Amino acid sequence: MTSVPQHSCSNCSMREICLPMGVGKQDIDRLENLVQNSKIHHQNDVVIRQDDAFHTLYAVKSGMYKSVKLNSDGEEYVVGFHLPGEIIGLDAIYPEVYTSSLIALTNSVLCQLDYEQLVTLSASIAPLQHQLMRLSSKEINTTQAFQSTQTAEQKLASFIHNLAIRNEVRGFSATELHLAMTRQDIANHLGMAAETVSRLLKQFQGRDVLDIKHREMSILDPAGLLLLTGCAHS
Amino acid sequence: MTSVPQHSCSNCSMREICLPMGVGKQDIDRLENLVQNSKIHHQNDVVIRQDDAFHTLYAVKSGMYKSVKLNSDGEEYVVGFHLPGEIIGLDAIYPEVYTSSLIALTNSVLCQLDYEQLVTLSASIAPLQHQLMRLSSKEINTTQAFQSTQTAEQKLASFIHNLAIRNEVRGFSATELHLAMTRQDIANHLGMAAETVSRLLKQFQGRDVLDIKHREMSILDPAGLLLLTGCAHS
DNA sequence: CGATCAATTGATAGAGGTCAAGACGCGTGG
DNA sequence: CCACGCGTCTTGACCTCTATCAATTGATCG
Repeated sequence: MTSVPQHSCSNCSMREICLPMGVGKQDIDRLENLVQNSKIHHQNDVVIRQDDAFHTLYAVKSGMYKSVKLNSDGEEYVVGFHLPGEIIGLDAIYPEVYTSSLIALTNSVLCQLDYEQLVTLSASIAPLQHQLMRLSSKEINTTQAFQSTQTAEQKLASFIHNLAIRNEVRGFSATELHLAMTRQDIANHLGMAAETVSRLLKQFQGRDVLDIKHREMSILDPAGLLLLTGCAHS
Repeated sequence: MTSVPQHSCSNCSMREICLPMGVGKQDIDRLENLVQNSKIHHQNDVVIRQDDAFHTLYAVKSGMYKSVKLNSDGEEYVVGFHLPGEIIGLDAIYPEVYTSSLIALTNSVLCQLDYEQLVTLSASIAPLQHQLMRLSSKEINTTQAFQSTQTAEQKLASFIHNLAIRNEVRGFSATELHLAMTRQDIANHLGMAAETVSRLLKQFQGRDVLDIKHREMSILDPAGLLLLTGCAHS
């Protein structure tokens, strides 16, 4: 893990979906001053440890991270995966400790923001305050989106579709995905066995919905994939 | 559904867990002015319709509500249940429409807050701003708490335990619960069949963990219930 | 006091978990 | 450049949990 000089929000390709969204030119430098040195991580680096005191929010600049929660039995649960432009740590505000550990899935970069400073600043920059609330709200939605009596097939299809959409929003391909996580991570996240993920992916290939080689996925039939999800997602 | 004169936050028994938490005496009347007429609902009243434009947040004053999401196939999913002091609608900020319908499970009362006014006010009352973020953060936690490979038994035990804790925090009994919702609602919320809920409740009774008559539940062995959850919850 | 909805109980079947073995890919070092 | 070893992924066989279907009982309300 290495610290590098401050990056600027104004030059960041994620500024339109990240915290600066809606913040005017005259205010964006006040936000930039708040962004501390970015940190470069390598695969499997542990960035946040669960139960550590919360002081800073993180924004993904590049790469991919996963959040992992350990329960009292030592079993772990993969809460989710984080793409560029996403804010990490909003769930830690209430308990004042991080509720999960954060691990880099590939070479990645994070921006750091002191939470107290950010809240203080947002009181005088209305668009920043709104964006903070919007991002929190979005987080509530994404976490409550799944659940219900879905089959394993629907869950996995929804997961892939969701990844594709998030990729597209970020200006990446909506059909060519690199899976930085293991099958086991996906399975755990969706609450199923890794074997089931493997079998279903093979099945999706057989129906020409997608093509997978190792960690590289091509979505051949986006409409077919949407059908497999069982319902339209946002 | 009836409108009644404004209720005051300062006299409300939920002020220490609801929005006013931490707000000083001199500021609390500014918050009260923002609270519009409370609304009284009866069982099965539909308060919010999914996809309606979002403008106001709600706070439960008394009773119980459920949030229900309809997907494109017409299947419904019970997102959650709302107790006094809880804020409803935070998930609607980002999409700017309500993402689920809100239905009263019993005779209940709601406070209404205009979201734009609340945000504006919070910019000049730091404790209010903090509480808004805290409540959003809490919501993220509760929605992401479940999931993972839990058995039906663990899920149901966790649900009951969670209800008991929330009851206790509100100054109600931690062992005597009134279930305002149907078994089907519980089952749907937990992603299982109503028959499974029925069978498990009977099983919990057989092990003397709890006692149920109709909708009235007594938790006889809180420690035993916690064991059934499979892990310690907050 | 029937009518209706909620809850229980039993029987059956299937989705998916678990266990076990093997294949594949990748990095390391000889 | 190839061989080895480790971790990931795949594939198969089996079995369990829980959904589903169906029938009955119980509660609530006009």
